[in-house]
Amino acid sequence: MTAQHGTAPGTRRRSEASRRAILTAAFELVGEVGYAKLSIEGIAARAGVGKQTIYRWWPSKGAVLFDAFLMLSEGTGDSPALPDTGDLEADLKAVLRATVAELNSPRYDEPMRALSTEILHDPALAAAYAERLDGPMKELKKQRLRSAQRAGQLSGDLDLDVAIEMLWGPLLNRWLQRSGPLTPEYADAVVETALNGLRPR
Amino acid sequence: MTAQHGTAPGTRRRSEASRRAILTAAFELVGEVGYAKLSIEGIAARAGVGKQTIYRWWPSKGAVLFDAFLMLSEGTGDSPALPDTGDLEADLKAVLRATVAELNSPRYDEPMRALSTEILHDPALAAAYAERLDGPMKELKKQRLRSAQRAGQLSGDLDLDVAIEMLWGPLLNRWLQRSGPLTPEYADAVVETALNGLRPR
DNA sequence: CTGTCAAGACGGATCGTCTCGTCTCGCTTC
DNA sequence: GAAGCGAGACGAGACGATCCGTCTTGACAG
Repeated sequence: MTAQHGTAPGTRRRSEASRRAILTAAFELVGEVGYAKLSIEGIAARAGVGKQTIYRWWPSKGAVLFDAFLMLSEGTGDSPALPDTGDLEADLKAVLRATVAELNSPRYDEPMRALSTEILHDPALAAAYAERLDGPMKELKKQRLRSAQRAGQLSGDLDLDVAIEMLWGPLLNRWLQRSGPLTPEYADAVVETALNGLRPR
Repeated sequence: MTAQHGTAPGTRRRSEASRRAILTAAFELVGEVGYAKLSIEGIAARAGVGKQTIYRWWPSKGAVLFDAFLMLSEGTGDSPALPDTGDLEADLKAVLRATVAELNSPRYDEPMRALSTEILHDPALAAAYAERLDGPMKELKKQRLRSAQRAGQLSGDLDLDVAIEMLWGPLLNRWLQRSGPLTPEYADAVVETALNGLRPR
């Protein structure tokens, strides 16, 4: 699992209980003490586990955090598709507002900031993130945009990757840098501006 | 200086030589050993300075890094305004391509990632960044966009903050997450897509 | 004489490695 | 299929190293 981490030795005898305890402990701890004070020793203690059990299965603190998110996202069963009511603007606003709500949620704020930090400094982890966590979600977004494209609501020669990053990039950035209030109204403004473009119509 | 850091005690006797040595050492060191291995002890040793001299004037590693950037940006004399040839699309492409080049530059990559990390976890530092480093640059961008607005090249009721984040957000995000190649062509695509909007015209 | 400086000692925290003795699993043997 | 065996993961924690942030020293400058 975890792309390249977490399954090195003979996996047969691995304790699933310890694995889960470590991942939950990591997620909870980072939310409580913050990224700076998150230590492997702390995770091991909280999980009731020897340090070696962590070092045996994960190459870095970031990899543990990553797997913790992976476990969570598998728990919530990966919503099969984005809403498609035919009203692209309304659907996009709903989804971006949900993103805003998640980014603002105290439960996820610190853990996501911690994971972002690790991704920021570890290209291998960034690749794993792109493949396992961001990738599937991005595919859902593309599906919705393709559907809109078929309905003639989006420009036919649109690069969907660019479109997605133009919609979500501003939110992510405002969250990361705290460069302004991250509100549902902001999400709406981004959707409207992106759809209509900066030029007068 | 530095908004709230760096000038606490009686500033009169402060050694400018030590200050500069510390900031240059910090910037160079983080580029060499990476953010994870950047230590105050290392900075002090490289700068030929006592640790206390750092702890006396800066509250955190992030504040040192921030001041290092501040020193650099003051060195390059804050370009007075963005190009304004009348061709908005060309001007924006030129500026975004310059941003791409800077983000891709090996000299700045690690230091900027380190500063981003500190900003990510320190709201006070984020505020200082917004005020002292990002703010002035953002004002220049707004000036250029206002000029275009007057020329009727941009929608009159445009929220310029949203516009700016829609242009730069995708670049920043792709750099942070390494979610794709950060090329001049990508910058061009962002500009074109943002100006025209996602809808067919 | 007061405050900054370079240098570095200090206790505490965490790192990553290692060594224990225990426990669990899967295979063999009867 | 029950009993025994061996490999490997397990919890626990000792270990030297590094870095933290504070504190002390003596030199020096205003």
